[in-house]
Amino acid sequence: MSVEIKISLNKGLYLKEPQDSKLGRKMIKHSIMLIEKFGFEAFTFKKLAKEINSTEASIYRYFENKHLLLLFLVNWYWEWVSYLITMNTMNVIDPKLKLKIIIHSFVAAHKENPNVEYVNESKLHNIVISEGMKAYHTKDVDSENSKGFFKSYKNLTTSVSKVISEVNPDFKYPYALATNLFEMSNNSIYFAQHLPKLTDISLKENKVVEVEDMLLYFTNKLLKK
Amino acid sequence: MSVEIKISLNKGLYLKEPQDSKLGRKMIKHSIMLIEKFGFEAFTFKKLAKEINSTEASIYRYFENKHLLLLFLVNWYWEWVSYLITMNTMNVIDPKLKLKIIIHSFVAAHKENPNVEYVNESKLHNIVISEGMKAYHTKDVDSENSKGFFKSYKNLTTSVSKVISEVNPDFKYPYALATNLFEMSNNSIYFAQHLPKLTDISLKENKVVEVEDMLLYFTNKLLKK
DNA sequence: TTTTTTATGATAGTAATACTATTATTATGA
DNA sequence: TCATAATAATAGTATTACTATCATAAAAAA
Repeated sequence: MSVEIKISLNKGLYLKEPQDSKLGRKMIKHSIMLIEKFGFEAFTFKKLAKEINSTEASIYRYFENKHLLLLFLVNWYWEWVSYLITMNTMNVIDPKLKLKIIIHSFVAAHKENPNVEYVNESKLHNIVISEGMKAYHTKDVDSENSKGFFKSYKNLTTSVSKVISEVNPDFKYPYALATNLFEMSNNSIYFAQHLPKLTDISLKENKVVEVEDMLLYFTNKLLKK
Repeated sequence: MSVEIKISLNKGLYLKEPQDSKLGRKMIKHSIMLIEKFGFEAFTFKKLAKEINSTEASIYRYFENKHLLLLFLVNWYWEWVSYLITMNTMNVIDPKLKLKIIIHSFVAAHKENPNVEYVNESKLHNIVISEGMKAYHTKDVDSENSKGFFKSYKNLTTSVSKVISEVNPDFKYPYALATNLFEMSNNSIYFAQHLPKLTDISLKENKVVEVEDMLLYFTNKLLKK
């Protein structure tokens, strides 16, 4: 008995909606596992096919190529975080508190329910942290952007920027701050894990709490009137 | 008659120092041009070989693979920015002014002299903006980090963090801010060019000036006592 | 200057990747 | 049950990311 949520994404991201079939959901599930484990570069449709006892050809019927699959996953994550924020800030009036909840969602989204059977949110978050930016750092950004492939990210940061403006209507850079909160959140976790000299976060035991505190500190100071 | 600077990098980044031979310098020069033009994914040693009238085999004698070549270029950039900052902040006592110069170096490094014949700094900056993060978002980060392949980046951010601490010794996150200034600078330029909805920067005529103002605004507010 | 060493070029070859195409088989649902 | 759609099985191609070998040219040492 679980809450049923289906996240619907831009139709251009897939050839055939993977969430609507058993095989498609297996593709999502195991691509997340493989990409998280071996990294996006080492990930191939052949390996995924083997993992799910299917064939390359079948996967190509769902996704144009592995880049579009990554975009699909990352979009799913953006939509999911948006959904979480909407749920968790519902009925919350104080914009400062809303922002606090948003920041918590950025660093600890994977701890939240409800969870979808075919998506391991924690692993997906790791993918977003390690590989996420590759989704929009390609020579095709402009054409993909015009097809609306980054709509979910824009919606997410736009809604965050609105809360920022609620907290301080005079703040000149609500969009940049919103985007930066998301990026900095992911970067800080990544750096703490792999390049600790680039951050002040230790990330031993109390993991992401430090990142959360930092983002909160930054935000409060920046939005102070 | 130009100032001769040779940036020396971690020896593990190359098999044979490309800056020491005519052919090697051609590799640097034309890899920058090709990567900037077609993107890192589409870049191959075969194409580079054709471009410089050499062979794949010869390139492989200099660089282990294209990822290491990218790392070489990005390291070169980090070292070069460090060098610029050192030069431009020499004899500057006021830490706030130092930080201002640092921020200017981050957004407008490519406008600076002295320039090296085989490196188009402007194009290299574009590569760092568009592809830079791919240099440290791989499954090999940890092993590459242990070989010192990110030393230049760490040195750069460490020196910036010191200035930050000079401005405000009580600020708790000097490293994170230093790193974030660099990353945000590049991201903002990238977003303004490709995903303008993610930023407040317009980037029409007066280009990077807006980014510079924003980073300065953020920094001042964050470091205010 | 001749010899030796080193750098580069020319060429070939291999395993893996990123696909496309075709045909057979199995579900599903009208 | 028949038709339609989904998947599997298989094969094939161009490109990528290399490695290996040998010839030749250029630079350094003798």
